Amino acid sequence: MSRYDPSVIEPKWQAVWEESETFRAVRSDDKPKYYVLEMFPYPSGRIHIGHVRNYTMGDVIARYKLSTGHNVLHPMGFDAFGMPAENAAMASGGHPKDWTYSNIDTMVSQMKPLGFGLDWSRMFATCDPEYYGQQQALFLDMLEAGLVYRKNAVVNWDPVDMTVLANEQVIDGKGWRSGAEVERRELTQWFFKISDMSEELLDALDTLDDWPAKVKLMQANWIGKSRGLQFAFSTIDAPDGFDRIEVYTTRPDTLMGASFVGISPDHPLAKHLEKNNADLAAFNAECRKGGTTEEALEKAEKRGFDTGLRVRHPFDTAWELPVYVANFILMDYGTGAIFGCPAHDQRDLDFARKYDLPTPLVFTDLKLDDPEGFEIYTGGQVGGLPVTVNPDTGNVAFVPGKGERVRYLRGFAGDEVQTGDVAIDAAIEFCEENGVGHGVTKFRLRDWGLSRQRYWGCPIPVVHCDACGVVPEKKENLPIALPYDEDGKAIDFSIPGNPLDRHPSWRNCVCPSCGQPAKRETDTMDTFVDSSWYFARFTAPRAETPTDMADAEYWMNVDQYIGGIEHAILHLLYSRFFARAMHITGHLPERCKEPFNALFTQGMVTHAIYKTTGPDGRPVYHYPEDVELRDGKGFLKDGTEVEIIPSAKMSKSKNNVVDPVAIIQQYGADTARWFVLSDSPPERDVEWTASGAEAAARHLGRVYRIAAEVAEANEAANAEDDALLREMHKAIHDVTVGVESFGFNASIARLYAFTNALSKSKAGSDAKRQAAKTLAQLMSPMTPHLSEEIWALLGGEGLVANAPWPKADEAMLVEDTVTLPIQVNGKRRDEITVPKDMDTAEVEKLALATDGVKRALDGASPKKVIVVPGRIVNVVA
RNA sequence: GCGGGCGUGAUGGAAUGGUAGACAUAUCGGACUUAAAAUCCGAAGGCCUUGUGCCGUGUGGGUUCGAGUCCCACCGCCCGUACCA
Repeated sequence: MSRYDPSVIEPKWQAVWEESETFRAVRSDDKPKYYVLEMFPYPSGRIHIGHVRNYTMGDVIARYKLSTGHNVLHPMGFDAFGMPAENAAMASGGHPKDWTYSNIDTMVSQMKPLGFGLDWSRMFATCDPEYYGQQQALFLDMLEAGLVYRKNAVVNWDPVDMTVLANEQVIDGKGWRSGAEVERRELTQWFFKISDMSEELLDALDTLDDWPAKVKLMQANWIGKSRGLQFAFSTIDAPDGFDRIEVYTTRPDTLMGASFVGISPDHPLAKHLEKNNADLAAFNAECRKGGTTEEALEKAEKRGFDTGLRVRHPFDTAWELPVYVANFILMDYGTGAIFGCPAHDQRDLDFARKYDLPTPLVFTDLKLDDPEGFEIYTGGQVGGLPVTVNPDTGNVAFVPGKGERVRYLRGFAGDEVQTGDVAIDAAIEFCEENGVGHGVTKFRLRDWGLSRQRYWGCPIPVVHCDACGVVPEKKENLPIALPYDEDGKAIDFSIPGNPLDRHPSWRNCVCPSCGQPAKRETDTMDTFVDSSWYFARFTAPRAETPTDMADAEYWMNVDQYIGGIEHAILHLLYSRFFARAMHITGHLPERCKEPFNALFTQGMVTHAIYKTTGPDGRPVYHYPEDVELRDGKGFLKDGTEVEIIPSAKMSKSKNNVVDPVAIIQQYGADTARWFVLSDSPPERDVEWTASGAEAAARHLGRVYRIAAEVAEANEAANAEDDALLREMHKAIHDVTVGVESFGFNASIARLYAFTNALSKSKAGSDAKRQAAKTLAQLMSPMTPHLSEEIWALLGGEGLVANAPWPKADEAMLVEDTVTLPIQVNGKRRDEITVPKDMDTAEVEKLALATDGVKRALDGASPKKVIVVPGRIVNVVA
């Protein structure tokens, strides 16, 4: 009997699949189509175990759908532009293009042995000029359709390296290479008008029935629809042109709790005032230091600068409020100005405490029955309102949910006790009636800035002409390709900044409009653009236009999209925007506006990070294989102890990536595939541990051995056959349910149980062969090579990959009797085995007669008996 | 800071509100073997007063005949936070 040897059978079956073009996707009307797509990888250099997990999940779906009679499209490509290629060139010479394509070659050669059922003929990388040229065409169409525009936006600026930094390159507010304190600087940038579609992108979430609720919720919160009041404070003795300060608030019901007005350091008024106020100029400059991330801004210490200006409260002209410049107010949100209500906003309260501002109360907790007598009102009056909050919790603002009922001490309309929601509506109505402002719906979603001041990206195909201004490039001149060298001399990537800017000749071009000499745009596109339409390109990857409508019509939508939860917001939202933009520009049918019918977000494979601090004070990350673990502590070979950061996302820059190639070489692809699917539920993060792969390999060897024995067995049919076949049908049912619901770990657990049943069964050879063939089929999406081998061994017809998926016989699934646990007061005391459809009253009688129940009741009579048919009996004593 | 999620034996995890720990890993015992590996069989949440006992799903409350599951609060960890991909 031959031994299970994956190194022989895996290449053999891969060759057969390739030869017979099993996974080639060809349009055909005689079968329903199915498009399954996993988020394509960045070519970081080597595949890691997270890739194996992600693509194996997609492959299980693809192979399952193939065997259920679908015409399957399952493509693969590379998201190939981005910073790591430039960083590699900066660190060790070479060229981003060479680095990227060499990585792609390596990763393809690592992926092919895994036996994925992919249509490799459709492969592309986003850095192929054939791809990004079409992206440039798409950009021009979007520009023409009014979906693209230019405006100023802030970037991280490294004042030493004189370059723009990505957020990732800003560490604790300092440039990663120079160590200089980063500044926020304004630059003219290209933008997609995604905010125009806020309402639609929000509303359409309701149609995405097969998306995880959490992703839809995250997107909804990100888009952030809010209804509020926009109004203006009139200023007192302000400079010309600043007689009003426009403010937007989502809590107009707290307007009577206003304590100060805050404006952004980038607000026009702040910029005007700083001209004649050196202290304010210094304060504003200080505020502009540090990174641009929302997190950095929110966590920064809240600081303000009293401009000395005052404004009048709209409802009490005698009530004056000071105007502060405050570092936590962003020009990008709302109007760049707020009013502070410290009593009911924690951030405002912190600010008010710091600058000794009053905290007027607007409403109180209903739990305070006697507000008049409570000492919280002992702080005096401002604008006719009590001032201090509860001294016991004087530094905690009272911030109830909008749906919570509170007692308004002075609202604008209606009942004194009402919910925030009702009060907000009433406040807006009242303000509108009194001419103080108007209700406005705003979205948090900002336009998508796509400009990047970097080399390794898709060039933005426009030209700057002295005479004509900004002019779109002509489509016949596409692709505008990246220059590989500087007119024969290697591009120097060791200098920070954008090589396109200092290239001797690439920028020079003629104006597409007037024909005079002009300069190319040197900004390249955000790599999110590349990944926002690749799924559509896969339907016709060699088309001379971004898409081919007939192919898009046939293959779109993506029926099942699979990828990491880390993409829940940006990538998926941008793709939804692009699908709409592609419809508007005639590149996708209208029904593709939501391009992903079903989404599955798989968990990440995490691994500890091992960190030490280098001589320059910067972190140094060590590979897992360089670290020895003893008693929960990690040591390098030279004995240095390393800091262990547990369970972090695998990231090349943190050196905590696990390479699956060794596992594949040692145990084979099927073991790796089986292993990454077993145990952990697909949606959950899994901490990688090296042990376990061997056990998976042992199991596959066992399956092969059992199948080989069955193939040679020769025993007559007997009474055991029925039990084995019942097990088989249950396995078919459970494994199918598992595969269809992304319960791959559950399917695998069921396959273990079925294998054990087959192994122990004394059934006849025919029944066993049928069971073993079914086992091979049920395993085939996960372990396709082993399954083909067993299928052939047992005389299966054709390839198991093409064999129709087995169907469970309903009649074989039902048992005649059922064992019911009997509880007394929720604790299990006994059990009874009864016919499955026994009458409830009969079950109750039997349950009460059991020893366990009698003992527990101790002669007392039960108060109540609950019988859940087929499930449980609970006796309430 | 804000938004979202997760938390169950030594370990990965299972469980439409209905017997908590399926299935597996590691461990221990047995068979086979000169021996080991492989293989096969079996044990196994904790506690003690060993009763058909009590306690057990991050912590504390609540709803329910019944809670790992639903609700509230808290703790810890993870993801995202618009220039990492």
